[in-house]
Amino acid sequence: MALKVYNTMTRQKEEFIPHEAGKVKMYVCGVTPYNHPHIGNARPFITWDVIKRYLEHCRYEVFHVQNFTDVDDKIIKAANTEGVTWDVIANRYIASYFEVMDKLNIRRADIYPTVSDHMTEIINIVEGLVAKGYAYIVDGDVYYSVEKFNDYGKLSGRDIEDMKAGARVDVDERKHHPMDFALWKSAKPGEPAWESPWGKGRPGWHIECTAMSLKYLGNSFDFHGGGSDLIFPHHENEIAQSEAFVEESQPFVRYWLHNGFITVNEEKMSKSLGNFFLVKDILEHYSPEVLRFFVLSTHYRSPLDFSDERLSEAQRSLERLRTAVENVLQLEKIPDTLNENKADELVKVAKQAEEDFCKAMDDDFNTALAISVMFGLAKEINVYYNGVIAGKVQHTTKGYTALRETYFMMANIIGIFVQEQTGKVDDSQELVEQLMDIIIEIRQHARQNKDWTVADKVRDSLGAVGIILEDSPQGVRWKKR
RNA sequence: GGCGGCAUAGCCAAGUGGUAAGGCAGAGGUCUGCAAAACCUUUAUCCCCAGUUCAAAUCUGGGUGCCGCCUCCA
Repeated sequence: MALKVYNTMTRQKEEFIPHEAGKVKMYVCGVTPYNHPHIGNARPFITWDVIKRYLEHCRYEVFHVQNFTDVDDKIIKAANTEGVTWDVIANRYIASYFEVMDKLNIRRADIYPTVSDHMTEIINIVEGLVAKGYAYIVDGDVYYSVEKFNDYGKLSGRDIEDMKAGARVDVDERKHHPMDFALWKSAKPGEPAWESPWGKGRPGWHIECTAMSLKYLGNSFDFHGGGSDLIFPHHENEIAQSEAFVEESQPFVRYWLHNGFITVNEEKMSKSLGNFFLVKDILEHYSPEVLRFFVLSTHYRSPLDFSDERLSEAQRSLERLRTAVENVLQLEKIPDTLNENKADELVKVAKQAEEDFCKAMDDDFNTALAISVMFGLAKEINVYYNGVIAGKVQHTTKGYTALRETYFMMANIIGIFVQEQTGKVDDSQELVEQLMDIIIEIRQHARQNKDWTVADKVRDSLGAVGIILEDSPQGVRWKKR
């Protein structure tokens, strides 16, 4: 079964064939660091993190580049408001970006290039575009001439003439065409500026991604991703710049992947609308795992409506999957009966689940379907666990190992249950666990004496602070709500 | 106005020709000191109309509603 991806360029699913066998080169549009990340920002990075994990599971060697647009109007504005330099703002929110994304278990890209570190490359490309006749200079500004690039509009399905008629922006009379865009902007007072052949200034919005992707990934690479609002004009312009500059027959990017938006009350969540939720605020109420799971429970191209109800639903769903993790870990302690038939049966179940999971992921990274396969395997694990505990089913190490490894393989691609697998806890967690052991032991004495009043009081009181006790023949389990 | 997308149970959500996955919530049951968890059972003909087909949630045409992009935006 081959991996298929939905390519925005062709508007259909295509079989994925890497530029270079066994390797995947991907560029994910990063953030402009002028505020803490909101959950709309988080969606593409969670999505691409899973894509990368899956590609690696499929034994691809992945090289992942993600930029920070650290020279930008919004950053300059924020800096002026606070009376600090632009780099203070950029560095602060880059740090915030990493803090939040690390919590969400998003693995780091191989490189995070910034605009400010790539002025030379950017200027070289702008110069090249001018020399090749794709760009023109007006009063220290450099504009890209969209009419010079034959394929302009191919990604977003737009026609230059239509856009001329429907242009909603105030038309700058100095531009040859209303859709021409700035490659280089001349410096205005109070703005950071860099030396260039056209005088002091700074890059336009789109050129940095061209410069940095070409530099790190070559003239034609596999994936370029980001939110669907970037299709036009950002990615359209990137194509125009890059393909005009490189002048090769092969495409700048082989597969364009765009994620849908997170909405609030069915409306797009965005900084400009002001209806956004910061990830760090959400994490005060829900674990990073829940947020991740919530995002992945819908296909990445579909819109995803955000609300407290949806999150708490995701939390309950995730608990169900977690119970299976606990059960499968319990099984490890049980003696092996060496029943070959049972072992073969379980191995078969695990194999089928793996196949189904990969089939779902192969279909344009259908995490929603893949997660449903996890639920199916969780049920198999629970049924097996219950049977073994009740003494009705033969336990086999070989069979249980297949279940466990398959389940954890899935969890690792989705990016959940890290702690359960490593067993790592920090000091405060360890203390809590020790305290819980003491409380549970005392309560068990009460239960043995059939002192239900005390036993129930302990359970109810713990419940009031969000700790749930579960009694079972194998002992007592507890978890945080 | 141009371009694109979506419409599946109370809610969320998979499903591109073969008779509707999964989760949450609800109901009944098993287990339990009681609970919880788990397990079992149970809850839909897929926005409307017309067409193609032996067969359509899935294809075509028409409608209705919603959303996104076209301006900074993940």
